[in-house]
Amino acid sequence: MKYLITKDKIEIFDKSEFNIAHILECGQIFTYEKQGNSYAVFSNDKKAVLTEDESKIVISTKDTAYFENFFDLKTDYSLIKNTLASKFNFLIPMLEYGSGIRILKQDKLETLVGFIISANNNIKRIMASMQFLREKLGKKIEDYYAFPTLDKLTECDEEFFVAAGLGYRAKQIVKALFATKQIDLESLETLSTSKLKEKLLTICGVGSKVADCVMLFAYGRQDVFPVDTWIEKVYHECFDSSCQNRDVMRENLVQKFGNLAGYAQQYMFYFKRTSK
DNA sequence: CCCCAGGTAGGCT
DNA sequence: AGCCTACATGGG
Repeated sequence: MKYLITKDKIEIFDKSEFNIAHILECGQIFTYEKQGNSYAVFSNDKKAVLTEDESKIVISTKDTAYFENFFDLKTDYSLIKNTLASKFNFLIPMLEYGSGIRILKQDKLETLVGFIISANNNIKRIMASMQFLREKLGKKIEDYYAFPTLDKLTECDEEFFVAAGLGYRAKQIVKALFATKQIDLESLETLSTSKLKEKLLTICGVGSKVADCVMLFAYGRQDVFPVDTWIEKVYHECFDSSCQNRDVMRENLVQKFGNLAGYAQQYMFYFKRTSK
């Protein structure tokens, strides 16, 4: 993909490889705002504004190197899509529907918190809770708030998280944050996928699906396949209408898609959740 | 009133 | 090990 980095912006000239709305609205990130024709994206303490015209996408930010990695600009998505399309014909309409999706490389703590909140919840409410945490606990930077630090988050009690709209997850998040302090999320980067998952599963509020999402969206592991209520619907339509066990579904899907599982999952999820 | 939303923890066999 | 169910909250 052709792009150009200057001091305060990244310009992307291949619009078929980068669709702003698809990337942000495909359910992988809960910390962005649509502002008219542009989108503001927040990651940890950083911000980028995305706009487009006839010929290019522009990512405006002070942290160009960070967002080059964040938006996974060095990965060739046309190659991934071609490989998936040739092996799995049934994916072709979904690959076209979600054209320009890229899997983001997000902040680990922010992703963990977001997906613990996501359990049995809907995306609109998850985004509102994440925004609440930023505004109440985050450092103010120019016209936005950073995501709160782990130290700041662990100062809060259950009651605070209920006010943030977490409902019954408030109790879990207090435990999870305390556990996260002992673990150090950054230090897990070098673990194998299975060891990493094992570690993440020890955190309260983190089950198999949340662990898979954190690994896919924050640790850059593509050999995982998060199975949620939407993927379950696709599975019933495309593979086995009688299977009710998500562990079985996940194992079959990882087996089937291998190291492209994470990409396949995201196209399937986005298609099922938003089309028609 | 019901069911659903990017499920999980805890209790039961 | 596997099944069952309660769980806060807001929207359809």
